[in-house]
Amino acid sequence: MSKCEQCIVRQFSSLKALGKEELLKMANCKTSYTIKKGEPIFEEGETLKGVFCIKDGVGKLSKLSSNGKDQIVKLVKSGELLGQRSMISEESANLSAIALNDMEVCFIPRKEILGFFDKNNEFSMNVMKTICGDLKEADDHMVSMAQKSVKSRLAETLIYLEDTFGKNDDGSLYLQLSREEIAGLIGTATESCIRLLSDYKKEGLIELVGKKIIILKRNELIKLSN
Amino acid sequence: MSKCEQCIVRQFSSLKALGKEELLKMANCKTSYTIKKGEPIFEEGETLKGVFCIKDGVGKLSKLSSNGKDQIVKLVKSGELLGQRSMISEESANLSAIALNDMEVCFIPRKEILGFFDKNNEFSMNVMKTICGDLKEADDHMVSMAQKSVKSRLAETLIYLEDTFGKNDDGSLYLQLSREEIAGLIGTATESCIRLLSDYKKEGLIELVGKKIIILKRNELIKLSN
DNA sequence: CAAGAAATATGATTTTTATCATATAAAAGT
DNA sequence: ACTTTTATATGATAAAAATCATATTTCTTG
Repeated sequence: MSKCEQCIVRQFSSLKALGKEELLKMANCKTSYTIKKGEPIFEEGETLKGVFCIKDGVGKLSKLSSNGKDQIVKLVKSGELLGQRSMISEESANLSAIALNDMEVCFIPRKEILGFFDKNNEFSMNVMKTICGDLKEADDHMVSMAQKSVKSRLAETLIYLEDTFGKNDDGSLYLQLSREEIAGLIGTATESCIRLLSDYKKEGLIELVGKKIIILKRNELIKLSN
Repeated sequence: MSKCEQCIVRQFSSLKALGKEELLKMANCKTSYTIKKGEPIFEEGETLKGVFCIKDGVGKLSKLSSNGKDQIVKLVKSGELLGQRSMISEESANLSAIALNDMEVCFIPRKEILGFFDKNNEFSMNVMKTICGDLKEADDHMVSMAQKSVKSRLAETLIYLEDTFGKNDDGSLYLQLSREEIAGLIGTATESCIRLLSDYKKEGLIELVGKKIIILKRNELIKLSN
């Protein structure tokens, strides 16, 4: 069992507010998991008995729409906590969490977290701030979905992927998503997504090398995202 | 100055967790406002110095999209607190709040609320739960926007308006919104909204009497909303 | 009450996006 | 290495939705 105290990702999450004692206590009750690409951490409707802290890897939070398509609501990476909302609301998960590459996550039981809530004010304020940030993002995302064209949303998403997950040495987006996943992120049909990527390629804004996407004219894309 | 202790709407919000003393303290520092239909309570980008408790009336939280259209993110009614997110995140408001009919609101300074956060655990849990509820709603709304047709979203919205704000004696939706506002709620062009309402009327699902909307075949609308 | 303004309604047209079909390329299994 | 499967790509077409134009109705206000 590894020590939470020495875990780097802790610094990036609400958990940074925890003291030595609390971390020791948490290390004693946490469980570590490895989740393979494509596997779920939890699924929509499931009752969560705690939260998951992402140690490594990237995951998607998605929701199955009544039309049978999967809409990606949010991408999550190391340092983030999953399942906070369900835990606080005392409801089952409203989203599925699925690994986009191999992930390492720690499960922390509900009880433990609720204990921190009671005793550590800074921690609960951190959690609140995170959820408020999520809410703001969700609202912004919603307005995008409702008001922008698919083409704008694609540009917006490409910029977001570069800003959030960075790029490889060759300049390509670090996070490699399938066209279907990109489509799920912007809320469009896979074919439309592929077509618009082709358009951007023809216009010289991006380069496509297999699954890799390289942003060539960032500023132009930013302009298009409005 | 009226007493918060006797205010009915308090029972419906996070504020129900406050004790007698806290309520007395709050009554002493709150300010009551009357806001006329169409007037803003606060606007996007504004720095809020506290939260607003809605005593009476209905308001819309909206965001101006880069295409110049106003997207309504949420409707709010008595009992709800506005500006919680901004206060917790310590950021300016990301939405505008505008009265849809004459409203009465009480302003409670930031300091006061933060004090309750520190001392009253039940209160902060309540606030957290509310924000978690908002987040879930926002996610659901986002998926609707991304995946459903305008026609489905209109059906969904009509049902939502009936369920949330009720109906008058003649069966018409209690909350009278302009066609433009309904369009802003479902994220479409005003003309499209009007056209689809006409379609629903022709199909005998609703009745339009001036600005009034009467839902005739609720179950059919619910089916269409999927 | 009349005139102007604003909201609602509807038609015509264009643009956007989804869907269906099929081809090609890449990945995976045997 | 070859076959099968899956992902990507592109064309053709249909459907959905936006836009522009123009009535018509309702609401305001002098």
